[in-house]
Amino acid sequence: MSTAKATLKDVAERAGVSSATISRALNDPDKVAADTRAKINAAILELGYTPNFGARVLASNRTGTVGAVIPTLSNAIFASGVQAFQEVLDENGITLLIATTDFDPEKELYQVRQLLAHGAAGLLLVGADRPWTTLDFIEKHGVPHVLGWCAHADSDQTCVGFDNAAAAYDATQRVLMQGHRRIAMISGECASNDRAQARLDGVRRAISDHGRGAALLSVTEAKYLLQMGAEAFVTAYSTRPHPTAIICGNDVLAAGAMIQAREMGLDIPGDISIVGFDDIGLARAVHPGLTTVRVPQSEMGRQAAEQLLAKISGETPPPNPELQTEFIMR
Amino acid sequence: MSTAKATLKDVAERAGVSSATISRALNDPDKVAADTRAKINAAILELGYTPNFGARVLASNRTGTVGAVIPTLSNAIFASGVQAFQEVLDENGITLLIATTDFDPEKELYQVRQLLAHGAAGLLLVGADRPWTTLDFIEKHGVPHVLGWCAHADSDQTCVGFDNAAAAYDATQRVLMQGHRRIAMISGECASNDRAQARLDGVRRAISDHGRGAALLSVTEAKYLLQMGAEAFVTAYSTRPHPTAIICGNDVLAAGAMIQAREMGLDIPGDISIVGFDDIGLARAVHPGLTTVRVPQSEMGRQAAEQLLAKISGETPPPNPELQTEFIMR
DNA sequence: GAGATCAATGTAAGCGCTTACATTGGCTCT
DNA sequence: AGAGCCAATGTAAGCGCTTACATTGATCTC
Repeated sequence: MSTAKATLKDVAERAGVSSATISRALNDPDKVAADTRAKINAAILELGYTPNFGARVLASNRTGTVGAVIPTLSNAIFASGVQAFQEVLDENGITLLIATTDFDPEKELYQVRQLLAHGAAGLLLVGADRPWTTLDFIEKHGVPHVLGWCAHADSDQTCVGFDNAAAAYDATQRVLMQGHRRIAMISGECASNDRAQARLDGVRRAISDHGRGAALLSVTEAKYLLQMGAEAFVTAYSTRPHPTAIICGNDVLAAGAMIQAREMGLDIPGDISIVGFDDIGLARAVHPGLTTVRVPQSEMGRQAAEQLLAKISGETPPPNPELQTEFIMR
Repeated sequence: MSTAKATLKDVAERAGVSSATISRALNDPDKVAADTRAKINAAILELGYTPNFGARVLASNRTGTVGAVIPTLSNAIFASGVQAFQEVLDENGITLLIATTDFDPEKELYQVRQLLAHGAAGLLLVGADRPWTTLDFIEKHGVPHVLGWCAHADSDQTCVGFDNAAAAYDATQRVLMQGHRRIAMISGECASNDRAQARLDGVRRAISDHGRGAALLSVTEAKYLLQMGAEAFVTAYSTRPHPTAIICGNDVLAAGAMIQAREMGLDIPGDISIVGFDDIGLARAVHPGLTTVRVPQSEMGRQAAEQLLAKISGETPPPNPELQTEFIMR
C-alpha cells in the first residue's frame, strides 16, 4: 500500500526477479518456473499491483478491444445481437467498445473514427449501405471488420447475417399462398438502410413474380415506433379496395398496425392479415399472435464475433456463414 | 503513405515544428497560432497520421473511456438505459466499454476487473446488491462509480434510479383501491437482485399496510422470459380462492401471464387483473393494454452519465437525482 | 568429461506520446 | 528605451510495459 501505484518494477524488486520475468508470468505463465510464479503472485497481491493499461498497449501494440458501431441499442434486434457478440468476445478475453449512430451515416463514420482511435482491433458494423469513405477509412487503418444483419454473396466483405430480401420474398409468397392478392407494405425507413430496402424489394419481387392479379397496393415508410406503425396503418388501409394483408418491415410496426386495426374495429385476421418481421418477444405477446419472420439474432452476433476474431488473428477468413430465417405462422 | 505508420515526429518534421506543438494542436488547439495549426493540419492529412492510442494513454494517463457492467443487453430495460448513457458520454467525447454479467455477481466482479484493466475512468453498475469485495476493488482503484436502476437514500454511493419499492407500493395501493383483496405476485428472481426484491417488498408492505382483508396469496419467482411468466401464472392462479389481481415484477412476466390467462379461458380484466412493471413497448402492444409502472429509462441513463462524468472530473457529487415512476392505467 | 542443448531468467532498448519547464521575441507601459 | 509580460514554441524527461537478445546453469549425449 504505497502512495503511488505499484509498477512492474516494484513487483520485480519485491519478488527478487527481473521485471521481464514478471511480465512473462503475467502474459505467458508457462515460460516461468512454478516457484518463481508463486513468489511473483505473492508480491503482486501484497502490492495490489495492476498492470498499466497504456503502457501495455504502447509496448505490445494490442488493446484487447474490438468495437461495434450500431444504430441504437433501444432496438431489440440490435441489442440482442450485440449481446451475443459481446459474450463471444468475452470468452476470448476481448472487451467491447460500443458506439451508436442513430442511423446517421455521418455519425457512423465519426464513431468508426472514435473506436479506431481507441485502438479497436476489429469492427462490427450494421448493414452494407454506407458511403465509401467509411470503408476506405477502415481499410487505411488496416483493421478488419464484419458486417452484421445482412448478407451479400457478391460482396468481398465479410457479412454475417441473413438474406433480408429472400426472407421477405418467402414470407410474401406464403401470404400469397394464403390467397391474398391485395397487399400493402409498411416498411421501415429505407434511406441508408439496406435491410429495410431489401425487405421491401423482396416483397415487391414476390408479388410481381406471382402475377395472377396480385398487387402491392401501397408502400408506407415509417420510423421504428409503435405509434408510427399505427399511423402508417391508416394510410395503408385507406386504398380502395382495401388490402387484405399488410406486410410490415418489422414487428414493432406490425404491432402498431394491429393496435390501429383493432381501434378501427377491424378483425384480425378476419378483415385484415398482418405480418411482421424479426420475431421479437412482442410478436408472441400480442393477441392474436403475430405471424412473422424469425431471424437468428444471437447466432448472428455469435458468428460475427467468431468471424471477426478469426480475421483479427489473421486466419483465412472462413466463408460467409449462411444464416437461415424462419417463417413463423401464428 | 510511408510503409510504417506516421508518428508525431514525422508530422513535426513535415510541418517544421516541434512534436510538442503538434501535440498541443491536437489536444488544445487554442494554444497554437492559427497559421501553425494550418500547417500542422496539412501535414497530418498528407501523412494520414493518427495518434497512437497506447502512447497517448501512457503519457497522459487518460483513456477517455468509461465502463458499464450490466446483466444483459437482451433486456429492453437495460438496453435503453445504456443507450442514453452512451449518448451522453459520446457528447463528452467519451467511449463506452460494455460488459455483461448474466446476473452473476462473480462474473460482475470479473467484468469490473476487466474494464478497470482496460482503463475505464468510471463505472456504471446496476443495482446495489453485490458482495462487498466488488466495491472494495473499485474503491482501491480510485475509480468513481454510479449505480443505476435503483435508489437508496441511505447509501453513500451515487444512485441514479427510482425507488422500486415505493413504485411497487404505489401500484399495489392502486390495485387495492380498485377493490382487489386477493392478490398474487409473480416476481422476478430476487437473488442478487435488489430491484426485484424491492418490488416484492413494496407489494408486500402495501398489502399489509392496507389490512381490511387484503392478502398476498402467493409469490412466484420467475426468470425474465415470457414463457416463465406463463408458467408462473398457472401456479399463481391455482390458489383457492383464486386471486383477483396478479402483480408482476416486470412487463415480460405480465405479458406471459396474460397469454396463459387467455389460454385458460380467463377474461382480462373480468376474471383476473394483471399489472406489469417497466412499461416497455410490449405493454402498449398487448391487448388489452397492460397496466404497468413506467420507469424513466432514458432519463436515468442520461443522468447516470452526467453524475459519473461529474465525479470523474472531481466535481462535488451532485445529490442523487430523484427520478419518478408513473403508474400507467390501461 | 567436454560439448551440446535447453529451460529459466536477466538486460536494456524502445514503444509514441504528454507536459513541466525553458526559451524567444514582439508588445505594452511608463 | 528598458522593464515586464505574454503568447508561441522548443527541449527533453519520463510514462510502465514488452520483447529480442544475451546469459546462466543444469541435464543430456557419446
